[in-house]
Amino acid sequence: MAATRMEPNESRRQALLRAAAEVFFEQGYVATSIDAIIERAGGSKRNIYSEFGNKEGLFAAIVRENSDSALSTLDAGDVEGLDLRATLTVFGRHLMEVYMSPPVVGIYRIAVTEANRFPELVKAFYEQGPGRTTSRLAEVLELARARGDIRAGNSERLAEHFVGMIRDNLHLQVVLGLRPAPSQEEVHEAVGSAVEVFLNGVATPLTPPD
Amino acid sequence: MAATRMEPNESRRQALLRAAAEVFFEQGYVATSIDAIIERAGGSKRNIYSEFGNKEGLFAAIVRENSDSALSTLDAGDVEGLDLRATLTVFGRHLMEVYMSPPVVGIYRIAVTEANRFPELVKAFYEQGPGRTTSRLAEVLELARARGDIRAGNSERLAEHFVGMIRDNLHLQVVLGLRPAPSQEEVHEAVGSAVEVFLNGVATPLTPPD
DNA sequence: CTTGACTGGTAATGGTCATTACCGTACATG
DNA sequence: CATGTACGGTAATGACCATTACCAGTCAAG
Repeated sequence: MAATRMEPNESRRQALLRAAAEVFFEQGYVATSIDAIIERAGGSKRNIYSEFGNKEGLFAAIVRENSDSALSTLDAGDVEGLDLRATLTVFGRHLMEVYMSPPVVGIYRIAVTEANRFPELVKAFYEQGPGRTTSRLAEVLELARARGDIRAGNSERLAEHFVGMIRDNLHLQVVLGLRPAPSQEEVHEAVGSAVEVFLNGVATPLTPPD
Repeated sequence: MAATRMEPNESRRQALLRAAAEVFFEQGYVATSIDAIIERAGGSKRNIYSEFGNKEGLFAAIVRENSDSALSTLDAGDVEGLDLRATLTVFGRHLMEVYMSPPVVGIYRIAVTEANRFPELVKAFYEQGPGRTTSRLAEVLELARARGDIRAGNSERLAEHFVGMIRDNLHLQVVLGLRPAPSQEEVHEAVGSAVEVFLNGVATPLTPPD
């Protein structure tokens, strides 16, 4: 029915990972059956067991892959030479789009659920994803502070505030399946508003403190 | 072993709900077995089936109970007569403490996971919890705007920004089991910083816009 | 004491699932 | 053409689980 033979294994592996990710993200770890994955990927269960060992190994491969591919930080080059407002806007839009994308929503859901079952994986997800992103933003804010664009403060904490505004109720609603991912216009609106509040919030005061 | 007889049923019902909530929140819906619940609650499976019908009914009862008891909004009286800074501080601390509390973390986890399986329940959770809280804050901001304390803007969206800052990476880390709930001091620090940024962010400008 | 509503304990039923085992086939190289 | 390797399909094995059934004790009213 499907292609009868493929390259040694890399593309089959990818097909398995893609199909498995879909099912895991939809149903959760426990409710996902190997049969359901095979139904989507084609082939036979032996593929999964010879490539990933068992269900847990397959799951781990998915989490690792999606953690760093989808949640990677913005490249330094992307914000090179931009002022703080533009940097935050680019950063915020990118972040919101990533957080709302189906694979990241899927990973996010399953990380929250399986925190007890797979603590190591969840730690890796956080550090490579949200943690790294926030640190990256903190560096940007640190530079801005050094230039005098914003007033002194704990850059790490300020970065968390900004990231929190990006991952607000809109994100929660998407994660809960209560509404679809926002359009590009909605993203621009929400991020614009957040940038505005944040910039004013951290700006150097017009009047010196008493 | 346990008490041999109790009042008609109310306290037994509560005991079942409490034990079931623990297991559901730890293991997730699918992985929770009725036997595991009975092991914690004592008694026999017949109790559960005669009181809640089936596993789904028990789960629904838990979600409903915890959605409105734990995530209820702040009473209007609690912020009566306070200025905006104090109001936001009280509001923010209360919100963060609630969001970090074990039952709400549990409900949050399971809502995220079971969004596909129980859409109605999840909708009710959101509306009674985060949704209502945010609307309540939006009303507060609307009043402040009318008094000229803050500049014009979409109050609903501003409220989302604030709530987002309260539910930032700290919350995510707790939900993911990567760190324990923050101490009261940590809550005060984080909320204080968020209030500061937010207040400056939405303040009426010292210089009129050009 | 008798009866009945309720409860605990335990087993039966029917279903699902992870994991492994088998069987036959297609392909690639010799 | 011969043969080994990897594959698809399907079934076997052993475990777990929701739900129901069955049995026996306990309490309270008559």
